[in-house]
Amino acid sequence: MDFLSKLNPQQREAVETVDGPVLILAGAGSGKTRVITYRIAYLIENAGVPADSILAVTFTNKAASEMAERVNHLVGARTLAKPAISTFHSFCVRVLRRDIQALQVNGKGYSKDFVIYDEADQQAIVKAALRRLGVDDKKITPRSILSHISWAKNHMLDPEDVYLNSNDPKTEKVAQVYQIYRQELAKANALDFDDLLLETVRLLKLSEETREKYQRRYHYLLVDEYQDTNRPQYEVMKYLAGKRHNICAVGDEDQSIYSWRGADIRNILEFEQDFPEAKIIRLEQNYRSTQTILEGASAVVRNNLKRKGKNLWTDRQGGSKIGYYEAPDGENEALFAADYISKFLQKRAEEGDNSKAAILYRTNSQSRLFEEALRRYGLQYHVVGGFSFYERAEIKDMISYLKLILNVDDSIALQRVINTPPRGIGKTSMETVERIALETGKSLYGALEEVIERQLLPSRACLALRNFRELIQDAQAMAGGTYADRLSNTVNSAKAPDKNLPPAAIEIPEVEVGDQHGFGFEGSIDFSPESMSDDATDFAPESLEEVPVSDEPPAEGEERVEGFRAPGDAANVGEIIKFLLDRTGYIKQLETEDTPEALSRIENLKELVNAAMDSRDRGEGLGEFLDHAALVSDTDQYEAAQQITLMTLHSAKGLEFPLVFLVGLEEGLFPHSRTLLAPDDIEEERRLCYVGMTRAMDTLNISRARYRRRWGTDMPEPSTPSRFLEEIPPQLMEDLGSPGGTTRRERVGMYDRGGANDDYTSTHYDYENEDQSGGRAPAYSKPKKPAYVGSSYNSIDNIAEFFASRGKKFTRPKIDLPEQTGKRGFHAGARVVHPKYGEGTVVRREGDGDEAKITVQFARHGLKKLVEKFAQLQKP
DNA sequence: ACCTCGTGAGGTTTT
DNA sequence: CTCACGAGGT
Repeated sequence: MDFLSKLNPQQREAVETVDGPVLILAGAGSGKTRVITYRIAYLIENAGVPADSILAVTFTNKAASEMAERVNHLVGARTLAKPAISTFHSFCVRVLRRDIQALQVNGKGYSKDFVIYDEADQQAIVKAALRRLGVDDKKITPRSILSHISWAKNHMLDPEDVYLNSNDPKTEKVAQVYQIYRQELAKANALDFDDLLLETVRLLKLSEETREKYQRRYHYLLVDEYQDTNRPQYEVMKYLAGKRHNICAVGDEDQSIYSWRGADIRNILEFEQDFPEAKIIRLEQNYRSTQTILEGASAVVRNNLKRKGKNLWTDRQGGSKIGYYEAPDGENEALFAADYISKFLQKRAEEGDNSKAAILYRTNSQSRLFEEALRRYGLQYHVVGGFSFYERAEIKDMISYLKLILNVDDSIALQRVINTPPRGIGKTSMETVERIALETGKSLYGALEEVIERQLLPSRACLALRNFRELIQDAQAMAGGTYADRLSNTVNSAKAPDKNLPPAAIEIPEVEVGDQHGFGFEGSIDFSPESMSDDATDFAPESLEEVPVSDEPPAEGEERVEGFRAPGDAANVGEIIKFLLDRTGYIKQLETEDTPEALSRIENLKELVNAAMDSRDRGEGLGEFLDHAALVSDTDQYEAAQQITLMTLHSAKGLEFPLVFLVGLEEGLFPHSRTLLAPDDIEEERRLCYVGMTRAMDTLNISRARYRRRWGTDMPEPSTPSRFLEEIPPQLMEDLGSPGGTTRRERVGMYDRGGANDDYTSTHYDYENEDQSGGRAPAYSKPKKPAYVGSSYNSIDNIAEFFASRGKKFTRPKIDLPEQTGKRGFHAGARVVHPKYGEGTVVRREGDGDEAKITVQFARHGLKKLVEKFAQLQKP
């Protein structure tokens, strides 16, 4: 087979060792992914292994889909069956969706249509539990409880175990909360992320039949990022490996960065114990980085005591030195990176190279400064992580509706949507429902029905509850294809018969392994704005006060009104979402708001419908759509096509970039303050540093801010250089210049002009005023004022370059900068229009730039003080 | 019941 | 600075 020639001897051995356990210790950049994909291809092509008896697990959907793509490329169309390439979590979900009922005892226990609870759901449960126990959540944070619970779970401890082993009141409380937590999840037929793995382990352990089924199915197993697997993941693989032991694990001890999530380094050690015949293969040639970078990274990680050690080498001799920049503050650090990247990419582009760069930081909150700086340079960038699509409120709302439709017992989902948008079910009503739920042991939905039956609330409130139930039942009927029946049968029926309907759309189709696509929205931008709003508003307008089903859809419904289909046809998820958006008045409410914020929410909801349609096209049902939504991760957002990517060091694992900026190397930030006391934690931070450094192919720059502000308005605090900086041999480093003596005033004036906005002409001046009047120049700007320092970043040369380079290739604003021109800069006397308050006259203006506040006399609403940046003021 | 505003507290990393 | 929560007003 020709592709074997592209491998070095060790890689080749790793690919060709087909049978028996193999542990591949793969250093950074040693061609790990190549080995895995080639190995899969080799199994299929050369070893005659049926493709669908291969299971490969990775950590992110992105990695899985990339791997699948590459395998597909190698094996091509020669095989119809596909190997199963999946994340641990999605694999487990598939197993559970199929076989979880095998864990039921006397018909009690989880059923196939369980829902997945994310972190926010978990927190909600814990908060409710704390309230119930009368604990003030000031003393014990839900977060810490959750991590404790997670820890206990991953060590296979029950609430009872925790309670019995507890020595302090806090742990006792944890045990109590854990107990309630588990009950609530069971009641809701919900599993959290840990449960997905743990229940799978339990299933494989307890049900011989199930275990053997999967052992028959998968004969060859591969585990990527093995150093980051936790105990349950390890057990899953061990059970699947069965007696055959055809398991291949690939990992790198130096890149183990998830111990806080339960990753257990023992997995690597015990691999040799559990599989004594294991073959160990080391991949030590690095194909990614220059020697300088590799040496620097190795020097850092060498300070770790707990490691076996290895010798990575590269034949990319030399290379430019590791750049170091010490910025006066965080803003400057960011501007330096932006400036450097701008020039770097420009230079590469002139050489005909479409190069890429990454800014890597320890915490997500660091991204902001870099985003601002890159915007000023008109550079397009992409941020991975932070707020994901599925964490937006409007998306979570719709998802919660869908979860409720699939599983009415999902009380967290119910709580979220029962009054969103407001439909007259307030706090007092819900208190009654919750009380009933507690008394009867039912879920909130069950209690809600009870309240309706027994008329436990004033008739008005009962009606509101009934309308809500109708809504859910109608949507269920749509999903199940029984909506038409409902129309004819249940118009006047108080108790709808179909609350536990087994709708066709909810039935989970055959597990379809191998279809691991990321949840991409990028491919679905062709959703025209009209089509959505038209469809949404095409539904007959229904008041919440009316019995909803009294509005019959037109007979030729499915033609004109998407969402109503022929009787018996189940609606797809997109149609259900549209139905919900309209019927709940969700869209209408946003339209009424008519703020840019609301508009973007509507856009997001359209994207959700798109996603649902894509999902339908993949042949998925409601359950699978929700699984996807629950299991997409931040790192899945990474788009290799982007020129500039910002992300955390954790997210960067597995990626590579010609230029890497490793920023914020300050004690307390990186290494993070939470790790400073425990040596083990520091070692993990060091590995993180190693991971970050080894992402760089050609150029690695490291920076630090001498003063950094912790939050907002506080005075910037001096920082201590990260210990990792001192661990890099000085001869490998080069100072990129530190503008030590520059004052804040100069920098601000200098860069603000980059704002490219005529209204900014006054900015510089105003900042000077501020400095003079306030007299509180930041502590670090000791005015020792050398106007410019040789080749430093703030030198005149660079300023000239900075302006000269503007307007060229990489400085054109490809990104949508907030439209500022013409809207901003209202002065006293100017007439303005506010989206909410209407017309008014500016009375006064304070401050400038982003911080400008203006006072406006509105005709109808009187005097208002507004932050100009956010006020959305327009000229009349 | 719901909205708005003020206060206080708070920041790792994420499947 | 940004979220969550409680007090007040409509």
